[in-house]
Amino acid sequence: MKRPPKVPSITVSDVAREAKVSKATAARVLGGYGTVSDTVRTAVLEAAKTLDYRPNELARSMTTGRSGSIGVVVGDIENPFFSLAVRGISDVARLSGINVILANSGEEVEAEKSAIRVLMAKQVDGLIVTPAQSGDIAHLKEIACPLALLDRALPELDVDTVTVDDRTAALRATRMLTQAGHRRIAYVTAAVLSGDFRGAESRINTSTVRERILGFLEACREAGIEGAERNIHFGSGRSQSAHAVLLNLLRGADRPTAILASDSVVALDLFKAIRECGLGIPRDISLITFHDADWTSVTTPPITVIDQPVYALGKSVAELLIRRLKGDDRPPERIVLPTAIIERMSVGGRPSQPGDRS
Amino acid sequence: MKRPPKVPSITVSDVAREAKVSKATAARVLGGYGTVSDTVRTAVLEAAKTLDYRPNELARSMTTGRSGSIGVVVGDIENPFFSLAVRGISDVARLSGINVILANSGEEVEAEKSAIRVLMAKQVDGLIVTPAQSGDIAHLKEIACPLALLDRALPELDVDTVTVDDRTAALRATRMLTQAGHRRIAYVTAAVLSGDFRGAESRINTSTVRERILGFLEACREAGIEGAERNIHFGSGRSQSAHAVLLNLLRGADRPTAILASDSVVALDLFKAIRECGLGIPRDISLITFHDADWTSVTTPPITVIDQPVYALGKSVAELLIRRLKGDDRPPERIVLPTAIIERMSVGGRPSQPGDRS
DNA sequence: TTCGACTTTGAGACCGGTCTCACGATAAAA
DNA sequence: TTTTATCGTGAGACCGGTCTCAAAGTCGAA
Repeated sequence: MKRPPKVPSITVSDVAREAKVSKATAARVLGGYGTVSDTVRTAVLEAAKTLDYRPNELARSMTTGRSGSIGVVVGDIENPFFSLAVRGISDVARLSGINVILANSGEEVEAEKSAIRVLMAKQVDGLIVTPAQSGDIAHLKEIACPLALLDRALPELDVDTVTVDDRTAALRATRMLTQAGHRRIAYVTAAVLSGDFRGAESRINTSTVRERILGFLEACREAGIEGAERNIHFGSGRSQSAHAVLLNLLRGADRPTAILASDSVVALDLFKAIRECGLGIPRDISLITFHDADWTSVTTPPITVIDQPVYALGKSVAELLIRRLKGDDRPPERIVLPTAIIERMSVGGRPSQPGDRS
Repeated sequence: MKRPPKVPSITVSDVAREAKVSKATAARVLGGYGTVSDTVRTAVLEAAKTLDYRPNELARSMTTGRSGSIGVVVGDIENPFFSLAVRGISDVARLSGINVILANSGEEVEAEKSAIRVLMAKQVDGLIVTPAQSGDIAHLKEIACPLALLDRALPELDVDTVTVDDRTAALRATRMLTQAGHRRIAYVTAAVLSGDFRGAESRINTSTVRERILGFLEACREAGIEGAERNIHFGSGRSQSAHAVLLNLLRGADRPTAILASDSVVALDLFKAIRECGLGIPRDISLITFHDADWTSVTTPPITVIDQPVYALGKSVAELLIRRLKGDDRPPERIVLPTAIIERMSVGGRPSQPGDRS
């Protein structure tokens, strides 16, 4: 690396010289601290203008220790859920004059770790993270700056957290399906779980995933459905193999008659897969998904969804975090936002099937 | 502002003391420059590990002048077009160890200006911008670091630019509509234009918008359609009033029989408006939109789209910019990526109408 | 007129790194 | 063995701000 061309930028000293005052005084005016007489102030301001002075935030941050930016690590900005949440965050941040450094983890812990390391090195004042995996959270515990969790709580991590009422949402949605007569209901999520499930709720310590599963299972139990655990499908992320798995699920002899999808990306994939299999919604399969993504209302049939207050989710974490940055030292808050089900046309009664023994 | 609690972090000096070498030597090891003997190196590394030393990127940036991050200013992250492009950018950036500071302009010049100012102050090494308005670009000319333009070219700004072949795309799409027999074709865009249009192509100097309109008009001219300029509708952004305008357009006596939408957000809005008016696609109205958003393939009917290589768009600008950061000083490049039309089911023949004089 | 209190200013240390320069030691060349 | 080159290291300046401290100046009250 050769010495950078480094356009010598205008510094406080330059302005000071131009205004014929000391560096300290110029800095006081430019930095907006301390007391300065009006005459000097205008002189400095004048000089700054003619020289086109622009403060170097980096240098400022160095001494103050505050960088004026927060880091946000999300799973996948492409997922409309996250883009909307991020907008909520950045809207709030802008109001406080804070800016947002965005990092994508791609839902991979290693990428998440690395992103956090980089952001910390950049001296972000605070961090908002959507933890990719719940098992591996040592790196989150080590974080030295204020941390807030978005959408996914971690019981072991006592920090500000904003989630939605996942359990109730899943419970209600599943109940809607059981009440329509469905017995073979699948829950499909992009989350990954190492190893087999088999009632290992305890091993899932990402709240979002666990709570939803708990709600799902509770509704199944209510309806007297046994072995519902077997119908929970992990790892349906954005990949071809995941799509193949879905097709497989739909083509099996004992395919589900109703599906609850964990997010709109998975749901869209499911929607396409259902079509590919020549199945009809809700004739052959009923579908409910988390997240009222824009497309869900324009399909035929439109999809019944669990409407999460996504923008508010982002807005709230950002507010919580920023409050914390301002010195608030109340104990961490865990905000749970309510959800609502928007009924559309994708839920029907249980279709009669070859497998039926009526 | 009281003195920040400022957890005294471990610095090179601390490590140096622990390893019993000079600060300069410790810095050489930790910073990975200069020459150090192996014995000393391991000793320093050891010390760094026991002390859990973490470099302060800010301080590093201060002296090197390089911050290792680039700023990205987009119109609206919520628009899937931009989220995808941003992913392209950040994927490339990560490979180079550069991180991305994201800012939303909300398509407003003032917000854009302010975002750029902040990012510059943060000493970003480079900037990728999707200029919100073409009229007001003085702030872009003043940018002191490498700048690259995404999706929208500005003729007056001779910098690296990556766009798509908007004119041909619009031409082909419009031609598809004229060849289906349509004569009243509207072009609906979220872009805003101050004042009236009336053949003022020259006043539009955002390439994307201008080129598309030029393509649109050319196709109309080919088909002998006169006064096509009157069917260009600006300002259909994400707002209620915009939706009302659309409804108005669709309910007018001489409503268009075919529409070309400038992006998927506008198109979705149009799709909903068309439904609200009780009109059918393609029976009453044909629709083509820019951007192959995921939902366009699952509607009934699925929408014919102009498929833009959005991820590649982001990837390319990022590559161009990073190359420039590495010292490349070739003249600015203007890359134009090709588009393709994906024909689906939203284009039909011209419906017979009361207004017809056959 | 003198003194204390307050305001305004300048000098210079400091933040945590990078980097230049000079010096002593060791190795290679004469 | 002496000279020259090379290597490893330490001292300290520097980046562009902030901030402490003390000196100088201003003012009203005693």
